[in-house]
Amino acid sequence: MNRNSNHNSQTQGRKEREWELRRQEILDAAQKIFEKGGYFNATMAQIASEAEFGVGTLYQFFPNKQGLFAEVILREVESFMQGLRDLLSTRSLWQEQLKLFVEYKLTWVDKRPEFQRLVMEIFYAPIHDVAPQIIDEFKELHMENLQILQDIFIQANKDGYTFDPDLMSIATMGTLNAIASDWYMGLLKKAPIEYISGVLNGILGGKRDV
Amino acid sequence: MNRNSNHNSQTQGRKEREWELRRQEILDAAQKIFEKGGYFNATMAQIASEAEFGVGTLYQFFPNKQGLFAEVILREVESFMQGLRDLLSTRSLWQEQLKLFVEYKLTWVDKRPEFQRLVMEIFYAPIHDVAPQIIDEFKELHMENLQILQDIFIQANKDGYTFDPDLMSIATMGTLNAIASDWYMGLLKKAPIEYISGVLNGILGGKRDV
Amino acid sequence: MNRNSNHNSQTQGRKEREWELRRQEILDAAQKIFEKGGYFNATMAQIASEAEFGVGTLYQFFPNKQGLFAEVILREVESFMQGLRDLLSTRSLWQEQLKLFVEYKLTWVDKRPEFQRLVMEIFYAPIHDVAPQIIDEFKELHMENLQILQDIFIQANKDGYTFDPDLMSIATMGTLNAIASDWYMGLLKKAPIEYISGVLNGILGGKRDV
Amino acid sequence: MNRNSNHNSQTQGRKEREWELRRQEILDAAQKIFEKGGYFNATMAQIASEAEFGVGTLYQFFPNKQGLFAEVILREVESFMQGLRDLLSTRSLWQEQLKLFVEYKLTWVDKRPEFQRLVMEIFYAPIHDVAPQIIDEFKELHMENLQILQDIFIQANKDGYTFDPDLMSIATMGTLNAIASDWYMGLLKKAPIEYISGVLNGILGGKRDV
DNA sequence: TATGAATGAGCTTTCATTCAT
DNA sequence: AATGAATGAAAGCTCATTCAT
Repeated sequence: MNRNSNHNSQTQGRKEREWELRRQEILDAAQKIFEKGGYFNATMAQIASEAEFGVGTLYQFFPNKQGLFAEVILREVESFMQGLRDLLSTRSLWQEQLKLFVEYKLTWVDKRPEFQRLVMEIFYAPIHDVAPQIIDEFKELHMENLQILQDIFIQANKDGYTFDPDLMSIATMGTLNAIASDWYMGLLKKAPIEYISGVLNGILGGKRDV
Repeated sequence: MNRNSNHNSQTQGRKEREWELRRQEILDAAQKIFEKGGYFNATMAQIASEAEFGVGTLYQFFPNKQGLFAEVILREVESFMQGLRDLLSTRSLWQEQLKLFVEYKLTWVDKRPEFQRLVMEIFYAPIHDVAPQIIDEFKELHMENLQILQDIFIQANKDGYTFDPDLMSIATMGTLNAIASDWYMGLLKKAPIEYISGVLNGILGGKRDV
Repeated sequence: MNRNSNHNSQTQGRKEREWELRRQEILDAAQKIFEKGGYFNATMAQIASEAEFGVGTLYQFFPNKQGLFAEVILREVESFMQGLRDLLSTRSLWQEQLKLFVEYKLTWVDKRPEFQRLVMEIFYAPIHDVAPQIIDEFKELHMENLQILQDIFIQANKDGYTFDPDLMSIATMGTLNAIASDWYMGLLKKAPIEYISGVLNGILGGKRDV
Repeated sequence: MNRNSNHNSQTQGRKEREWELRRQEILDAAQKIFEKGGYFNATMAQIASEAEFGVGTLYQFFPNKQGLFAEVILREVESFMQGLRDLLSTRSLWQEQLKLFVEYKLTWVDKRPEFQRLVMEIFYAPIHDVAPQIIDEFKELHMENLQILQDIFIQANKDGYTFDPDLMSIATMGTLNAIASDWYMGLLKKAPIEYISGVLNGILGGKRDV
């Protein structure tokens, strides 16, 4: 799950568990600070203070500020993705999967409005230039989202729909992200979750090839 | 209207024209640097060097780094909006307007792939906090986009379509922005302009209420 | 009179007179700005703007900021001294001269409360280090003050007083300057001119050697 | 009372004592640099170099240049005042107190000739504008001086003298400060301490109302 | 002669990172 | 292992001075 935890939790000793605990405390603190003002306005001292550790301690767990930021982002994105994977694996009908996908994403946006901002920060240069592995990993996860949607639309076409899976996956993600952005900007008339049925209708309404 | 529109050389002296020229040179240089590494990684020294001016000169034309950034963003966004307004005013049928809108946006994305990143940078906290007038002005322009699309979908409904104009304006913008983002990230299979007909079909296909 | 004016005003042409006029305008403007915030907070641009000249023009009349400041100070101090000399030359009795001295100084303080501050600024380092000629000239004028007072007290001793001229000249100047400082600081209960008789009484009262 | 008086090493840990030590080292270095060229010519880099610390370290102990300057001034002034208070509290006769006051001030001037300049710098505009608490605190201490002298002269009047306490306090301070200034400027024939008896004679000589 | 646009050295201040304890 | 004092490079911005017009 976590890239730095031992895979076999049976063999973890107290030491390892405490270490992982402190690591997560730091990540929690860092996420809070990063969400407040973005990467550049966060300082290691603020994060250390929030985490109730010394500044030096942060560097025992993470190589530098960028590495800490990367872990925060990826932990959140992976948490989102894992929840999505778990959810979709419970259903096999594409209609149900599409509904769950839209519900899950918009519920997440509702609960974690800063998430969108945090994710958008990835496209910034310093992370671009100096920590390309983050952007790569993020791209992969973004593509996983698109692939899930494409598979759904491919299934739909087997039921007589005529979606362009490539375009529709982009359009669906784009629509959901636009709802998130506009919500974050305060431009939305309704809460994100109230758009669920509208989005589904918009996708499915009258699209069947008969 | 447009703050850069005093191009009436009839009433401008040589001084004014040269002043405006230098101002645009600085804005060009700043845009280049800002696009490369984002607001925070850009330094005034880099911009000055790129513009082939001394650092002090930048401060003769702009009050500070933020002000310069704001002008860069707004110049670009307003240029986009003005082109859009001019274009749409030539047609009155909603179908034609929608087609022009999608074409215009995707053509722009094709020509200026950095534009999306530049615009996304606005949502960052520091600019948020310290220069709220930028974010306000940007919001207004974003809402103008949405309003144009809503008007188009309202017209469409008079022709028997059953669009939800609110949702469809968000979805259309979101889809176009997603194409822009994915293009910028290198995740797109085709160039943005190749998605034009797909997007239009996706919106219009089978949506008529009959 | 003015160190930069031709001595023979008969031979001054229009050019010379206009030049001197502009010079004084700049000095007036500079004095106003220097008095407002001191030497370091004044900028050449402010002074130029106040004088309604271009910045470059300032450098046609004065070598640099320090030189301009020096001229401002010395013009004021010399004006003070010249007025004092003229005034004292009208009387020969030491009692009258002492009275005039005290009156003159305190009236000046009343009219030009910033004068004290301006003069104190001389002791600052930049002028100290880089323009020692100013401090020297100022010292000379300060010593002229002390000498005038010493002469008065020497005369007084011939009338039976037992002043220590050296100490009394310092004490008298110090008292008058203290009134000026405290007035400038807003710590004085009465206006400077209301201290005139008190100061004279304090010096003369019961001092006669009988 | 005195902000630097936490010298009770009983209750202080090693950390606290070392912290206070470094703080004083920085203040010493800053005082040296400020005395040399005044507030504006001093740079934080010079002070850091003199203190043998990095520049950043200065900002761990003081909020900014102005704060550092304020502490330097107030440390010195309060040290002067505390010594004065302690000294005067040992005697109750006004004659003795006046003698001690004059001696103390002139001895201080002798030992710390830069002190006067440092104090005069307070009256400068920038410090005036931006750090008004310094000027306020300084005014209070100056007024404490004047009050001490006024009390002395009020006592004297009970013994038959006819001093104007208000004026005499100003005159006495002014005289002592004038000795300090002239000494600093190199205009004095004798060392400050050699003026002690002269000043006392000047004040008391023949002043009794009989 | 008068100008003011252009300059760039130099300032204060911040903060990620290190390392002695 | 945990600390946080110390660091110093690097940033934004100012302004006295110059010089082409």
